[in-house]
Amino acid sequence: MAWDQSLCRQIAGSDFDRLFPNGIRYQTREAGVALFHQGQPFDQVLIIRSGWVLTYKVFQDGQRQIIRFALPGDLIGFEGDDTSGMAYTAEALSDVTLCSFKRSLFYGVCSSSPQMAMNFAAAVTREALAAWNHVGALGQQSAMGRVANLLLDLHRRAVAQCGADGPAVRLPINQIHIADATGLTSVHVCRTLKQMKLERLLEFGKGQLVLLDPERLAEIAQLDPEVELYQPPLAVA
Amino acid sequence: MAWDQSLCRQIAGSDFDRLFPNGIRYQTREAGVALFHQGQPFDQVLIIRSGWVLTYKVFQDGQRQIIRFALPGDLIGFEGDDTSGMAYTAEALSDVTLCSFKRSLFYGVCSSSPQMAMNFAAAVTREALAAWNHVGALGQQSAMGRVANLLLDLHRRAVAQCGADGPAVRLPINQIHIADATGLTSVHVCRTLKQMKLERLLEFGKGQLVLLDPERLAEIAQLDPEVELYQPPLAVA
DNA sequence: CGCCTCGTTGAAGGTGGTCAATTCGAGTGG
DNA sequence: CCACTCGAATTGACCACCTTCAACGAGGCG
Repeated sequence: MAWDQSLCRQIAGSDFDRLFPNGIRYQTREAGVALFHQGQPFDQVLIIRSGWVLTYKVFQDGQRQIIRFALPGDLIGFEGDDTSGMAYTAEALSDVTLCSFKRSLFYGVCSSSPQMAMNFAAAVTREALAAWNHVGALGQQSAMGRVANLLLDLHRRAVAQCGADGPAVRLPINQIHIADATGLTSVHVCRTLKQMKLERLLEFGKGQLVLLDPERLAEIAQLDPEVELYQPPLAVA
Repeated sequence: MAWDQSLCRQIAGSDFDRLFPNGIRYQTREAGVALFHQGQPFDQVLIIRSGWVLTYKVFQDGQRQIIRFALPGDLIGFEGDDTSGMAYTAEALSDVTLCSFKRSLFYGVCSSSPQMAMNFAAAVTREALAAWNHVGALGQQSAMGRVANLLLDLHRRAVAQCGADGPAVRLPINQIHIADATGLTSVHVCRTLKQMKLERLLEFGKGQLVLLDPERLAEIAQLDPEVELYQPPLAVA
């Protein structure tokens, strides 16, 4: 199942041209470009087809909190209402290609296609689950636990996307991203990573992550073996 | 729009008896009873009709993180898959009445009724939004900011539910709940509340919350005036 | 080369945690 | 009515994790 033109054609059938009068537009954005800004209205829903997107909240004191690293198959901007401001900023972390819908159109299509609507609900459910895990890590875990949580999650998702090319995985992030996602300072992230490297848990540098001891990392992250954390996103054909 | 029997009848029309062969069951649970447990499978979706429900994760070290205070109209347990364990525990915070569906049934109904599906998606979207705000507060804010965030949110939702009977609002929670939700210790929550009372920001005791200076509280919570935070839950008739 | 961002390290300070003792209030039973 | 109990609230002393501030090194790029 995929969030792409062929799926939409399949679902919509002969109604496709009525439902998508302008077809489905694909866009590309360069790394570092903002897709929309916190506090400003935005009337589209974005589906990531390739690349990584970052969402974060900015606070008055200039601090930012990274909410989510979004990968292909993930939905962005589904929660607005076209008039009030978005709750966060979204920014391309790498070069990305996106599939964009006017939100009203997207909702309309979902309302007339239960299959689309359930696809949508499933995507939002994944977001909620991920956010709850994030809340748990930020609320109850030490610096090392938070970093372990984040890197295990990113590793899992990156491997699911690209497959593992050996033990090393490429992540387009630096220590500052880790700091802003875990609620730590980059200084302390540096010290924590150094400690984790000393304990032969992982290596991280130059956008490369190697998990040396995934089992102990999972312990440190206090992952619950009973709970299946990972819900794969819909494939993007 | 309501998540109740009359809505379901309305949506399902003459298919109601086919879609809900057992009708829709209402249940009541006493305060303190667990609705389901972290790590154990659970095959139902619950809609709260009255009362408060608490969801939280428990970690190996015994700490717990409160994920969500759920009020009437909120959905619980929508994210499982019937076989793997739930990601958190849900517990009645007060006496509650619930509307319960088998998850497979609920999904089936949504899949055959776009209106139900969009209702569902909207409910999950509210959960995700709330979780993102929670992430922001836990990641970037001081103890006072976290407490202000939580209490402003609970105040808003409680008033929306019950209306304000004067400046005081009844919340069925104590300082330990605040601590577990904000990632602080109850000792420090006590100190923080004392400080906030000294600064004439609010009063909290015996399940009563009074906001003395909502504007300054909103500043402390670093709420973004551009962003409309609150999305009302669906009414429960 | 010069500039910039990111990473690294050290020293000092503060926010919040830990531990412990006391008080308070509600409930319970004598 | 009064002890007794138990959980929650409160307070103090001490401590640790993480922050802040500052400096410096490494690498990329004009």
